[in-house]
Amino acid sequence: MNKLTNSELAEKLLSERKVIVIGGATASGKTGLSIALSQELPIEIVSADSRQFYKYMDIGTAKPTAEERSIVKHHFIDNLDPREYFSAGKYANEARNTLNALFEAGKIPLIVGGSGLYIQALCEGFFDDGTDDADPDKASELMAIRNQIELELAEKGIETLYSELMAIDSESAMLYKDKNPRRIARAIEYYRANGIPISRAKKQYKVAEINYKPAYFAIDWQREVLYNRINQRTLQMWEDGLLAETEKLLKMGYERELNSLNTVGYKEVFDYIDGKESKDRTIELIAQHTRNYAKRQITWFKRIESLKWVEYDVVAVLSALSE
RNA sequence: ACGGGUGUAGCUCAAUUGGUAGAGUGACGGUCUCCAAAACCGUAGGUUGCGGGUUCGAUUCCUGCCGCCCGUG
Repeated sequence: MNKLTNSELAEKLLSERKVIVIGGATASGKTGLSIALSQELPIEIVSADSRQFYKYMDIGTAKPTAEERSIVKHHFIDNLDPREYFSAGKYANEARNTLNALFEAGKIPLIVGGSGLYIQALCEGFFDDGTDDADPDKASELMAIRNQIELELAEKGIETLYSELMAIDSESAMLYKDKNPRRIARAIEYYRANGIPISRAKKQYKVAEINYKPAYFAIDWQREVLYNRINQRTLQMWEDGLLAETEKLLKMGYERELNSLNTVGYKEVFDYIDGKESKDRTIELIAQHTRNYAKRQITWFKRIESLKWVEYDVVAVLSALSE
């Protein structure tokens, strides 16, 4: 096989409008690998991590350090206030502009993150029904509907909501046989906001045009090794001041109920602050919940056909890209 | 050492008057097109500490041993 030089490879990737994606489990070394890659190719990093968007949440989300961020330009880190509403769709719309700008500047976008849905939204696209999610009026209307449904759920229970969904959108109802309240609420919410079943919208509307091609990678570890890394990192987080960071967030007035703070690490520390759990137990729980999360991430990425599981090794990624 | 208690799934516990064991949690697997580090669903784990006895049948009753806990020495 004839290997390409890095500059040849870069040229090829740019002309093909390839975006490199590094997904996979938390603590698998995505940050390290992406920075190593940036030493080889003209890259800028586009984060796809639904919690690293938020300011002030540094230790708990294992954000790249300031030093790491000074090596390569990172997008979509610290771009949100913890109170701001965000979603996979909004992310995709915004990040898409970033990708285009990067290509124009001759940079290869490197998407790095563990939020599978966000990566999917960006790289595969959601159906586009034409609503402008940047419109604040639309947003507050949606929130009102969502709150209303949440209320109904609390009062009437999931069975009632499920029957309602069955009546307005049986196709979605069949899809959510597990009666996941979130999914059911979302389907009902879509119907109330737009007047058509979401299952129909999915078919009726095309995805926004995507003029780039993802090359998916994820870092593969034996489960036991990954779990050790997670346990280790959890310990490190605590030593690095996770408690102080959490207290600071509360002092700044951010409520625990915020979606941004419904996050492994912070949740458990809240209980510690309340005296519900000991320090050791808190660390144990964070590690455990992180392991559970990692498992869900792996499940998600497994279903991406074209994804290559690679070792923590830049050369492996480069040679895979050269093919 | 003596008295009392206890020993059931990896962990915490449950099992009506004796009818060959359940739940939570964890583990494992999965779902999910816009709250996704979220929210859900499923599966597998137990010769009920060990031995003996009573009984058609014992986690449940009797007994010996072992371990643990509490109290008294």
